[in-house]
Amino acid sequence: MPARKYSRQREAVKHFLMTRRDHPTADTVYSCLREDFPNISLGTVYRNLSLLAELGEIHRISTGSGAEHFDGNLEPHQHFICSRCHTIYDIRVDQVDTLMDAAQKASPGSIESCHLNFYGLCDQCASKGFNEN
Amino acid sequence: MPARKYSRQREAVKHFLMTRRDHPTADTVYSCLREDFPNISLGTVYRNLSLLAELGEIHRISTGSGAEHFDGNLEPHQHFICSRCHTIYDIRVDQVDTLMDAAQKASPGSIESCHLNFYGLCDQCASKGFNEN
DNA sequence: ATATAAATAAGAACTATTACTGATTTCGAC
DNA sequence: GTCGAAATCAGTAATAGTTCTTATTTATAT
Repeated sequence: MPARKYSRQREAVKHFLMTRRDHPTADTVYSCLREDFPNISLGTVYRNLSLLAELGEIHRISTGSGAEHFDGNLEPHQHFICSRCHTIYDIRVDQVDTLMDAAQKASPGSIESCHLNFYGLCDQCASKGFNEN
Repeated sequence: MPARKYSRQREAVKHFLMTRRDHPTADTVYSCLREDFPNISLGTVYRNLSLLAELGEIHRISTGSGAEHFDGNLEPHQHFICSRCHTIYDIRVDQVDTLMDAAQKASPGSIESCHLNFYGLCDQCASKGFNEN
């Protein structure tokens, strides 16, 4: 892997994600950073998001609909994703370590990490009278 | 929701997924079905995959890299995804019901389902001497 | 057998992401 | 400080995956 060099753009991407409690997409990161870096390019944002995710300095969240989301919160936590409005909420369940130990026994490889997403209707959507589907 | 009409293409998509133990992408489904349906269209495959997934007759697997995968196996199970070769393996951990109960308490909505993906190096890739990254 | 609503094939359009190119920045050695 | 190599950048072109549109076909009710 190539030697890593400081870049203020990468720093900004990371800093931006760490100050957010929502879970922005690459495009949101791009639009917001443009205010401080009027000519940062979308490619730069994507490259650094992938890089940071590989280094484990941020997390990538695949919701199963549309674009990827990113998360600068490294505290162990999980996500609840509303099937109607697609908002991502943080939730915390405690048994994940035990879970990974159990999974390791049944696994065809060495487990390094685990992504745990819960799906359902969020209270907001439920109160608007939406049903599942 | 619209009244549903029988279609042999949809039947074929579903049947195909039920006979596979791997986790094909839309494109794989398309290529394979073309042997029996020389002019089925890719749009039809996508539409029916989404439809079947919404109806809960198949599952959609988001790996976080590239295309979505689909799974006709409705038995409760989880997935191990190799970070190097991206192969998806089935694994089975038992505590998932307890997990969902626990998550429900911390959740901003009603949890209907949960996707649990484990990531790491599969044995094949590990034996080829690859390290993480 | 006919009507009609739903599903299809084919391909254009669109969105999210990656790859390429030549210019700029970082950073260690002098 | 300045030189040079390597990393990074902005800008843009290209690609992958998916959805949409239109004319046509098919399934089902009458």
